[in-house]
Amino acid sequence: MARAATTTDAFNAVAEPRRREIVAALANGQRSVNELVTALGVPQPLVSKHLRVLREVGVVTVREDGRQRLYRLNGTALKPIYDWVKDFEDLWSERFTRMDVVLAELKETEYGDGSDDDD
Amino acid sequence: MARAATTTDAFNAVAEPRRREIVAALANGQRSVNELVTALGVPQPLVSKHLRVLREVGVVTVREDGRQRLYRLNGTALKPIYDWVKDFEDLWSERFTRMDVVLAELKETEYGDGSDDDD
DNA sequence: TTGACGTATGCCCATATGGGCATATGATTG
DNA sequence: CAATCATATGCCCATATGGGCATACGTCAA
Repeated sequence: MARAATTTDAFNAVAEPRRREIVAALANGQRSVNELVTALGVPQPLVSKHLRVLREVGVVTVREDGRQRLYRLNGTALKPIYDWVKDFEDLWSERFTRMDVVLAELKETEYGDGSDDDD
Repeated sequence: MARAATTTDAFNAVAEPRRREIVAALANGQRSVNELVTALGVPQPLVSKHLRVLREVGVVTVREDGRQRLYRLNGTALKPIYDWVKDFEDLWSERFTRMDVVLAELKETEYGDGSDDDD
């Protein structure tokens, strides 16, 4: 097997920096492809391709408007990412600068992994 | 150019489901490679390879302990992901079920994109 | 109808992936 | 020292990527 397709899920789609830029650019409201091209300073075909990926994973939606295509952000599709990473929030929260280590050690012990444990 | 290396940043590293599992498994405290192998039910070499990627992007750290390698989660490395996705939290917040559309439309107008705008 | 505009596709390439497998390396025990 | 355990690497392959480029397609204006 090779690497999972970028269109597999939001995680993969958004791993690409340029696509994150597009998402950010759409945060202020819908934009046409050309507006995105200008905003990102990237060749139009490339923008279209990135938009296709984002579309396929549901991160953006399109609306046809004459010869334009207006892309809009569908934030909901990003929620799985948020939900996943949110669970680790404590790990960088300031209140846990030292406390977390202690707690982690405790949990480990409770968890009962054979390897004995100190730090 | 091809796809960015998985070791480019946390975004890419964590795009792989198996690596997300590893991260989750480490949330309860450090684990040896073998413990992870058992927990994930994946061949050891594969686990080691995934750990390497996570290590290279700083998501995990290792501590040598005899012939074992104890891996520990370094949550801080995940913060960039959290920070990025957090900005879109409003988009799926319940309070914005309809309100967001309205606001988005407004912002768009203020923003002054030429394309005229309705829904 | 013809031409210009706005987007999407197709084709090409170099690249690195995830997984399978065998094996190297290092530490420990007998 | 030899055997065993715990991990890491190496090699192989099929796959799809992001980008460059040309061009097809649909819409609108003369």
